Amino acid sequence: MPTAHPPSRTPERVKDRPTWLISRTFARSSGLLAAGFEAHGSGLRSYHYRLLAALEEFGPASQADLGRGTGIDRSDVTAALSELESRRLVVRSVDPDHKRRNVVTITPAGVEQLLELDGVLDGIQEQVLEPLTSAQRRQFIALMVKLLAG
Amino acid sequence: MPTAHPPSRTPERVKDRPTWLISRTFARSSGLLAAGFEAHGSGLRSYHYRLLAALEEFGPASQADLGRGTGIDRSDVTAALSELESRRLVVRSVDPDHKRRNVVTITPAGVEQLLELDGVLDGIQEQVLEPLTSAQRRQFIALMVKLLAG
DNA sequence: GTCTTAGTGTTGGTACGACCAACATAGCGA
DNA sequence: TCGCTATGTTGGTCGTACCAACACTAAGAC
Repeated sequence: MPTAHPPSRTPERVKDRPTWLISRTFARSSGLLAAGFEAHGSGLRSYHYRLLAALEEFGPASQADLGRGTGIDRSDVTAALSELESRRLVVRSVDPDHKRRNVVTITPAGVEQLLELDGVLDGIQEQVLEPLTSAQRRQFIALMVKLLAG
Repeated sequence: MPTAHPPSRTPERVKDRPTWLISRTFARSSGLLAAGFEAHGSGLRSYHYRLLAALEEFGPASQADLGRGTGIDRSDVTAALSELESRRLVVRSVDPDHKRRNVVTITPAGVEQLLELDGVLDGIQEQVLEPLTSAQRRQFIALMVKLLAG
């Protein structure tokens, strides 16, 4: 998790390379994210948020589907769901017509937690984009969307 | 190192959040970076490149200064330098008027390796920005610079 | 000239995200 | 029925970013 500790004198050949700027931007973003989760995240991390969000939006799903949907590896889904389950934010039950499969459902407490995290996340967006004007923010977002669509 | 495996159906509340776009952009960038280093990087990683670049540009330095300059932790500097030294890309020698301090110097072979990596890196920049027009690339870079300056 | 404090390199940890391999077992198509 | 694929789980690995503690040196306070 790249956070604080920025380099003090970045070499020329590194300084303006997009890959470098992207990784610094990510460092900034994920530092703020980590700080926010630390302070108001109830000990949850990004995997948990992504899983809760997917469950809330797409409804109950098998772990394999969750993994594919969120881009999280099956094994990591298992681990993260166990944590969510022990916090009663999520329920696992065996799919009746597919005994090998678990159906994962978000609980009311899970939805509540998700909404709380939403608020935290929104505050962080503000912090991350703080140096940009709102026109620049829109531009920046649009450029990333285009970059990722290609 | 986030690489491939993109999510197939990203939840709404996640999809357009800048922190998410930034992390996806970083995933894309660092995936391409990892692939490039894998293919043509002689087994070196980004820490090695950053250290070689700092040494070439700022001249011989102590490990502590290298750490501060590059933003790499002292302990990681030690490890990365040991690898660079075993490849004879770098030389460590005790500072005569400061026996606790090592003076690290890049070797000619190190400079050569650095130039080679420069080429690899340049190719990767192209790949990363490929979906954008050149005007958009300039804009994107400028926005990140502004974001990081703030 | 001691005594304390700050700085240096090193070892050995931790966290987190992102992977991979192997396994038992369930379901399905040929 | 036989094999193949899919599922959940366990137990790893790797890279980046950190932290704590240690031995030791240098420099400043007194």
